[in-house]
Amino acid sequence: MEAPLAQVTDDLIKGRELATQLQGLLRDSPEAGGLIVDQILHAFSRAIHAARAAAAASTSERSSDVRSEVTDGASGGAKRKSASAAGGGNRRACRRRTQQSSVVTKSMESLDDGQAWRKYGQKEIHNSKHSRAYFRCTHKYDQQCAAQRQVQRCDDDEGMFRVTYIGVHACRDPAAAVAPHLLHHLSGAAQGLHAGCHLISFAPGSVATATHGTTTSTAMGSGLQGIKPESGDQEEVLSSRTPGSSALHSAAAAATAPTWPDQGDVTSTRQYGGTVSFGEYLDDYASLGDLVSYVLDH
DNA sequence: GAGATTTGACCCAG
DNA sequence: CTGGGTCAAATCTC
Repeated sequence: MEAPLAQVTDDLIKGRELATQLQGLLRDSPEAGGLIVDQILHAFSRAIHAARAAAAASTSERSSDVRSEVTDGASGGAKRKSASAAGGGNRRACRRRTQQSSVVTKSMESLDDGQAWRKYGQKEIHNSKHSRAYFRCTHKYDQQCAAQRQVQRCDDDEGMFRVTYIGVHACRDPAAAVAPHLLHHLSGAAQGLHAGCHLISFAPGSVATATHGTTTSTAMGSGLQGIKPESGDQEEVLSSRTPGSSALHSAAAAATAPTWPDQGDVTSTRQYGGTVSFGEYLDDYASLGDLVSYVLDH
């Protein structure tokens, strides 16, 4: 496990350096940036690979709590058992806890992560002052998107929310997929968009509205393709957001529900435009920097 | 009327 | 048995 970790560290450091270079390069010569991008993707892809190896090797490793903690589903907050429970009959459509492919817990001030969520439950939590709200991706059914998130207000810091992202977005709605696509791009693209990449949907917690006109369909495209194509593959890059429906609709809800932000955020407004400029892309690499720093520090 | 939210009940895992 | 995750009917909003 040391070798993989060393590998991770090396690659992440390298990635960070390259990203820095790229940032400078892009100001002057966008073409040269392409090469650096390849190297970055390669470095990150190797790092991710190594990280998985390390994670598989070591079961216990969790810092008390930094800004965000990343777990590898297998050990993450999931309680699971043999799940032979199905034998119990067909009660209510086999109510089993979702198997978590990836789990990320973040502390955020804003619940708006630019993705479309639908609330499906809320629970009082033992030993917690605040209840926990459960969200699933709006496209859970129409696009078999398994992404979920849980939101709970921090007990100690009322202004903060503890947001747990479970699973990754498989949907291809730009509104819901942009954030994850950043990471998908990082590793998915780098790894040839191969399956199984349990990438964490790193919703940029603090992203300001990122809408631009600059069309980099390359970046966008690879990102979207990185998202596992489920059913109905290559239709147009859909816009399941029919005007006036869900997103906008809930945006209004968000505005009019001052109580517990959750209610308003049930399906959060989308903040990303249909296209993202490369510069903005870089900004999100910066949030990846958090992860990099975190890994490097441990 | 469609889609989202609320909320009590159900079910599973520890 | 209990706590927590999910379901689904009722309700709400646009």
